[in-house]
Amino acid sequence: MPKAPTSADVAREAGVSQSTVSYVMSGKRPISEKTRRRVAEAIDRLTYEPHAGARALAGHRTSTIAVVMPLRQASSAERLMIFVEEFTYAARRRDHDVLLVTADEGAAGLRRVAGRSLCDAIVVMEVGSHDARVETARGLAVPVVFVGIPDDGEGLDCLDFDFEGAGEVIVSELAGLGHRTVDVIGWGEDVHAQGFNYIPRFTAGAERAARRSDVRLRWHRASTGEDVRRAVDNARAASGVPALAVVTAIPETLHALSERRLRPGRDVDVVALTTGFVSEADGLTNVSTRPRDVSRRVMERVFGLIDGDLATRGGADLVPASLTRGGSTRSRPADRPAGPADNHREKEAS
Amino acid sequence: MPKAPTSADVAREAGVSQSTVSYVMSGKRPISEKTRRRVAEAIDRLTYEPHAGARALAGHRTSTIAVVMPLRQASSAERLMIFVEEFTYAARRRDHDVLLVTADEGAAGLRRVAGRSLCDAIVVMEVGSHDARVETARGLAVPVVFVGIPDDGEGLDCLDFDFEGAGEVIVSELAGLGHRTVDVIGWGEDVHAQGFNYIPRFTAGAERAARRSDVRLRWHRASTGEDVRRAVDNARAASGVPALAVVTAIPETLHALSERRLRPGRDVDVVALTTGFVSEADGLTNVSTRPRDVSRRVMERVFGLIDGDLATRGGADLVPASLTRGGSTRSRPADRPAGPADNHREKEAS
DNA sequence: CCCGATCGTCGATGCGCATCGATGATCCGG
DNA sequence: CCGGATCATCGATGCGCATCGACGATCGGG
Repeated sequence: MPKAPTSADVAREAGVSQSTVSYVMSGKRPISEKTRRRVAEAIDRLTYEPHAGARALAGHRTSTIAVVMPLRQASSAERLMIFVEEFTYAARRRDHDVLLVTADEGAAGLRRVAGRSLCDAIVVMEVGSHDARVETARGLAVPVVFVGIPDDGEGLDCLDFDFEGAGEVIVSELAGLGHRTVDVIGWGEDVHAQGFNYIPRFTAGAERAARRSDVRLRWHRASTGEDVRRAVDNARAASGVPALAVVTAIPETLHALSERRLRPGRDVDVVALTTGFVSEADGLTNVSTRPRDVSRRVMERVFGLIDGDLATRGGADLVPASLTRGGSTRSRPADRPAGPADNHREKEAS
Repeated sequence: MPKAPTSADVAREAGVSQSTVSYVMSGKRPISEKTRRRVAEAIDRLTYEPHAGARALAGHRTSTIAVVMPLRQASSAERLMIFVEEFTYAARRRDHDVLLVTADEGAAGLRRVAGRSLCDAIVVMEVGSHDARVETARGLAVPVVFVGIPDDGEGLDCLDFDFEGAGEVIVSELAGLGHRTVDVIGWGEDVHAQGFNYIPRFTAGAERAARRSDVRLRWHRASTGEDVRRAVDNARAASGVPALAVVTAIPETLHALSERRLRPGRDVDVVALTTGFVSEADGLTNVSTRPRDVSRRVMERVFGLIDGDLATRGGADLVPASLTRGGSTRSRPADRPAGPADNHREKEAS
């Protein structure tokens, strides 16, 4: 195992001083073309890579973004993977890396990675409505971006999909189809127990739309396939075509409907809240939570803060909810009395 | 934003020298109980955390494990999350962190994180049968553990679930139920295209068992629900009770069977290769790929290498495949002519 | 009661890099 | 043809920590 070359080795190889090598790499001082080339060649020849620790020590930046993730109790593994993926790629585009931190380190985890100078910024996913990490973040030396809108997040950098708008759009759509009762297949008790902030936000939006449209909502908390089946049976008990707002367990719900010979878009109206994977492909009428858009904007915010763009700092930011019509709802009586399925038209949240 | 305290600050606060603080933290030299307490209190009072970069620079260790993950084309997001979860917890238990690296950086990614001294070890997931990273790993200054068994991995640290054994066990089980033809719902073309090493290994095991038991295998590469349906129809075309080895798309397969009113364990025998999530709960007869066991052993290996346990180094290591009988296969004629369902008995791979 | 052996602590040094001030070289306008 | 400005480069310094050698204090055996 040969010792890794240092910038001093490169300097010797190129016949310049170590500081010149440093300036070639950072571009923070003008360097003649000739010197630049010589240094670049030396770097190649030695396959030099700068020592990250030394860089962090001398340069006061780590080129690392810490991401705090709820690994044990993910509401959706696929959704989480999309976030991780987008975060990592965005980081790499700026020559940064991603450090993984588990949510169960809690506030102490934030203090640790910040205190040890392990990162230049922290992203906290799945923040709760009342979250100890919010307060901790205020006192940290590195910027923190929250995915989610905590109740006491005044002045913090928060960013999320507009779950409240999604609740409104979904219920409004079903109301517009003439339904007076909507059954919501909602997050299970286990997810509720986590206190995720998006649940009350979605609920508030849905309830507001329900009041406005004089619709009754029936909430079902579904964790297992059994829960889903029960909820579906419950929805079917009422007379007429049932209306389902499916917020979780989409495959299970479709399965339950299929078992009962209920065809979405004919015998039942289904609008889903999707993570951007499953159901758009299946042509469901749905509102996507747009994980890619959210994560992209999170990283824009992160690098804005790192770069010190003061314009970037503070406040909550929402990615708007929009509905995509698919085959799981009947044509809207008002819109087009007897037209073909009008896929993929979008309707923004109010 | 107050400047972060350094070990020198702690030393001053405690009335000792900086080096004493360092020895208190590392325990590498005897320290009197009195001094230790004074220093510990000073650390608390200042909420001191050591600077990771400085530590890496002076101590030649980073307390970081790099994990290379195939984010874009995960065969299963859930399976991947389990690995990430186990890796992270194992790392934290040893006061290490996890750095995420995307697989599409390829061999260059390994060189980067090793060259920059970003980590003490690298874990590479989903290694291919012929993988450029294998050769690269040999020249690296940090140990690399591969999850998967590449063809040219001689002497490298490889570790994986025994997919070959799984292929054998699954086919043998179905053969033992009297089947002469087995339909395999296998990984889709997209997964094949990645060249993952586990596919040929599983295939080899299945084929060997098929030859031994004089069974004919029909392979179906299923990416979409449509592919699955076609495969199921194909399996049904033959006379008698069909036999299905389901290696991917388990929910889709179950759905397709349900649509066709084929009840697993009665009208069709189903044995699944599961990722440890879905199907055990559903009581399928299955072989689990044991992601938790695999990742645990990976991290044992990683820290063995970091600690310099020479006993740990080199060679491939397989987590054995075992079958768990569930309700998706009929009782075995030879075993018990007319007994109750014999759940949860295990059968090891040969 | 003295001497060698721990034991506990300190000061000095260097890890590899970024950055600052300084210096020599080159340029241009008057 | 000279002086100030610009350009390219160098040397020195310090970031915060781990580690090594040194040294005073304390202890036990003779």
